Amino acid sequence: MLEAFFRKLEQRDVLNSDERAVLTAAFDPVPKSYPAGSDLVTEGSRPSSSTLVLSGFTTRYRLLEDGKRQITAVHVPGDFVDLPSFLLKVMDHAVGALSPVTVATVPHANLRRITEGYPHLGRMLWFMTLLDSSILREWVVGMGRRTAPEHLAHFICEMVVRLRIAGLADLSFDLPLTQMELGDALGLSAVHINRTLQELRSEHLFTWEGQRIEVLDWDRLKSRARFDPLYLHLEREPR
Amino acid sequence: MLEAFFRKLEQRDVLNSDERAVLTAAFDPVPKSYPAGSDLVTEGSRPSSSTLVLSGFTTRYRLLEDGKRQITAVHVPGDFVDLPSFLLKVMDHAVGALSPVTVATVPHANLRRITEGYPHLGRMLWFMTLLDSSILREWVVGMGRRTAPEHLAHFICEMVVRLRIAGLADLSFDLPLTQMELGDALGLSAVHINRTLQELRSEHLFTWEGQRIEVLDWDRLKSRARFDPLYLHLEREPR
DNA sequence: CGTTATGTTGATTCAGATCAAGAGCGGTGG
DNA sequence: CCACCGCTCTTGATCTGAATCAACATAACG
Repeated sequence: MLEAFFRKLEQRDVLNSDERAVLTAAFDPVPKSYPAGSDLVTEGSRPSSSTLVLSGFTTRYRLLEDGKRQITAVHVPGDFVDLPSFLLKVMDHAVGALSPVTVATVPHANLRRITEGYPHLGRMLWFMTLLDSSILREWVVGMGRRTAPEHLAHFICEMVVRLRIAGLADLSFDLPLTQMELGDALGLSAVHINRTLQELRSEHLFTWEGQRIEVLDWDRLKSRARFDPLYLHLEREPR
Repeated sequence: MLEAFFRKLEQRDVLNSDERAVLTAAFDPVPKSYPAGSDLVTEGSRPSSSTLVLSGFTTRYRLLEDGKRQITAVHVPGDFVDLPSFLLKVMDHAVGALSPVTVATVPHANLRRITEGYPHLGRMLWFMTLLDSSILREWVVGMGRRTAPEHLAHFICEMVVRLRIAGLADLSFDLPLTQMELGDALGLSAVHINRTLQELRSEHLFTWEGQRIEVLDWDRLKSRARFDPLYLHLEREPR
């Protein structure tokens, strides 16, 4: 059930079997499911447990008064969607399902017990939230200082690497994002996403049909995006 | 020495005198100073201690190959500049001094001991990093979906609140950022910052002379920015 | 005091938004 | 089973916010 999560942890640090057992036991035994488009967590709520994605894709987003939306994260299997709520108490953004998803929940009380009895695990959970902010920083760089094609190419590079860690992609993978959602993530209009996508496709960097992406030339895609995976902190995998 | 830091913590949670003592003891006894413009931490380095701002302003930034710069955070007294390096190991960005600064350092080994012996303190440190990412999320929203004047006004609102917590501002305060640096923070050009600043000044929302800002109409500034401080998680202070 | 950073202004260009309309398609209910 | 409705994708035309380029003023500074 937690394979993708363990893969993600083990990409960065050693996890002994005791710790695996403690983590596994901390989760509620029965997974939950949500349909595409539904909200797992709403802005302003005060969750009493945190949620880990087992399958499917979710997104953090904020809605502005004028109806505009900004997506601040896309989560894949193995990612926590709302670990911050363990300490931040009130959700300052919502989390929605981009596809049908199944998730596992951990009561905050159990997380607290982990930080008290298993400091190393506590640090690993802390690490997961730091990784999220590292990714967020890279998004800021993309929004502020990269052109639309670079930014979009960068996003795809990131998804390739993250999905590879989750064991879900090599150079071909499903990405259940509409062009509108992609625009909301990259801070661009859907129309411009459409044209930028065409530009990159015409450079034969990847194909994107339906929800399926196939990377045709990983090296050229990386250099088009000026992608440097340092910020993903894959310590145990040589760059 | 650590007043601003304690104020920041106590804005969100209770800290007993034991914990205060433990924290104080964890820091190296003698503060360091850096001149404006110098780097406290460089990209690619592996710090063995983390740094807390005592006085002055610092910034996280990334330099791109083409010379563009993106600032991803501005830190004020009481903020950690590189707490993530405790767990992320390799710095994926640099930290520079925006003004002359004094800082206190904590060896990572001491932080580790805190997470092992004082889980509540460990969670408070974790909390600090979550607050950083919450702020970062708001920056993403600003860059993606707010207009330049809104974004800039929002930034000023944020600084007012954060400096107030640090005990350094009411509605008048120093902000040692050049227009170029502001541009690098908001993802705009210096020229456009200049014009946007003039626009907001002409609305009599604030004055900005030299490095001194004075907010003239806090309510109108907030509504101009559509500023909602929820993301700053001032749990113990009623909104 | 020259010298270098910073702020200001104007002219021009350009990336990306907005507006509008049609095409494909997938689901739903009569 | 098919007509219809609502998304999503696509395309073209136009507009605009912000970048860029260039010059100069002013302030800070060794």
